[in-house]
Formats: sequence, C-alpha cells, structure tokens
Amino acid sequence: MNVTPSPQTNAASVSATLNAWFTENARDLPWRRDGFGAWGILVSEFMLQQTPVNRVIPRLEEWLARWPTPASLAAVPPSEAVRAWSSLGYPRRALWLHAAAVQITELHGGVVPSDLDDLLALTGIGDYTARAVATFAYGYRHPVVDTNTRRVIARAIAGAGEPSPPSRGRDLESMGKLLPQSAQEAALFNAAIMELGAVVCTSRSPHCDVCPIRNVCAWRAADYPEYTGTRKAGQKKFEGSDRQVRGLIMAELRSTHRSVTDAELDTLWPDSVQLRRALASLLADGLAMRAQGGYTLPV
DNA sequence: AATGCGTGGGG
DNA sequence: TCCCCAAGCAT
Repeated sequence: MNVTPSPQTNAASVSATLNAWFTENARDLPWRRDGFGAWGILVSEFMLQQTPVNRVIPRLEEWLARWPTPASLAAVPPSEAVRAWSSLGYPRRALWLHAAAVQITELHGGVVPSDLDDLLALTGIGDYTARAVATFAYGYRHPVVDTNTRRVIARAIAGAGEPSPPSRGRDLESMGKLLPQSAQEAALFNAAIMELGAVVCTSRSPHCDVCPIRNVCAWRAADYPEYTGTRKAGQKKFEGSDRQVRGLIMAELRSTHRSVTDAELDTLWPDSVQLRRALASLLADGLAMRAQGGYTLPV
C-alpha cells in the first residue's frame, strides 16, 4: 500500500525533522539562553536586522549590561544609544530602539508588549520583529518569516533556487502551512527553519550534503534548477555613495563628546556638496543636530 | 512598491 | 578585485 505523501504529511515531516535537528544542532547564542528575557530578545532583533550574528553578540552584551531594562535606556539621551550602537551599521536602528524603549516605558509600564499590534506600533518594529518577539519571548504561535525562512521554503517546498520577492500574505501563508499545532513546537520550528537557512541552506553555497531534510527537498528532487524569476534590485555601489559619507560623518560624531565643526567635517570627504547633502540627511533623520557652532549626536 | 539606509566578511 | 550578502524597516 503505497501512500502518496499529502502536503500535510510532508509539512509534518519537515517540521518534525527540523525540530529534531535543531534540538541537537542549535548554536549557543545569547538570546537562546533560558531567561534571556523579552527586552534582551527585542534588542537582539533590532541589532540582527541586516547585521550578522557574530558582529551583534559583543554589542548586545555591552548594551544589556548597561541598559538591562527599557526604562534604563529610555532614561538616557538618544546620543548614548547611537554611540553604543558603535559600528553595527544602519544607526537609525539605534534611534528607533531608543524611541521604542521610551514608548514601552510610557505606554506599557516598562514591560515589552506581547501583542502583535502593540509591538507593530513601536518605532522600528515591523512584521518580522513583532512576530519574532511575540514568538521567541512569549511563546505565541505566530509564523515568523525572515530571509532565511523564505529561502528554505523556496527550495525545500517550492523547488526553486531562490525565493521570489517578498510578499507578506503569501509568505505568512506558506509558513503557516508548515507550522506545528502546538505553540511550543511552533516556536521551536520558527527558530529551526531560520537556523537551517543561516548555517546549512545558505544563499551562496548551501551545504546540501549535511542537510537534515535533503531527502524531502523539492529543489534537490528537481536537480537544483537555477532561479529564473525576477531578482530584487541589487545594492548600489557603496564606494563614493552618500551612504559612505553618512557613515564617515557618524563615525566622527561618535568619536567625541564635543561638537564637531564644519571645518573638521570638510576633512572627511573631498566633495563638499556631497558632504553637505549627507549631513542634511543625517539632520533630517535625527542622527545629528546643530550645537555650539558645529554638530553633535542627538541629545 | 521601489528605494535608501552601514559595515564588514566571504566566494 | 569585485560583487553579494547579512534575523528589515520606513517612506
């Protein structure tokens, strides 16, 4: 009696196999420690938005030692948050995390909310981060979809080499179909599929030889067809970009507690028009402010 | 919805 | 070397 696997049994197989694999092979990361807490998880998720794990860990531990609660961060000026962010990149995230800490303190009694809509209302929290916090900090049964999850589903389930461009509804639906019924198993699976994408089913050179779901992988079954769909637009060149100049200015502002003069800024970049443009955008973002004949981080 | 937003490591 | 990518978000 041969049984053709139904989508349900295939989904159950993938989630059970990945959860078993994850239980044995999960990396020992700070935010996975028992009792790490919702605030620590929230901070880690902010830092992990587009920044690799290994670069996040030291900054995260410093951050939580200094600001163990949302209220403690809310009590200092945003300049301190931006400075402690150091060179993690995308410093707007530091500003947004500080703003979220203020909101949590003023609107939620200093307790990181667990409700999806409450989380989404916080500055700097979008669909991924809201779901990650509700799931990993509070154990709710929500689908959590990040870039790793999207890639694993594209390959193992859809048989494509790469995911299509993100589509919120479709992404949540496809992850929802794989999600185990129990909230505890669901939370584990959300982390497990992300982990697989991060360490095995990687974007560039996937390690299919050690993949725990290689036997049910649709991409492998189809003999690894190349991706044919539309790609997301590539990043613009960084060298010579406004982003590079913004980065130089921010590094200068972080390096001192006194105000940085126009003359000092002019030494950072040869094109003064571009430098002014970058500076104006930082002022507009609230990452810099005028002070005492120069510029400082936002107090 | 397409674009802008840092930084650094790896193929 | 250069190009791609990394637990996204806001506009």
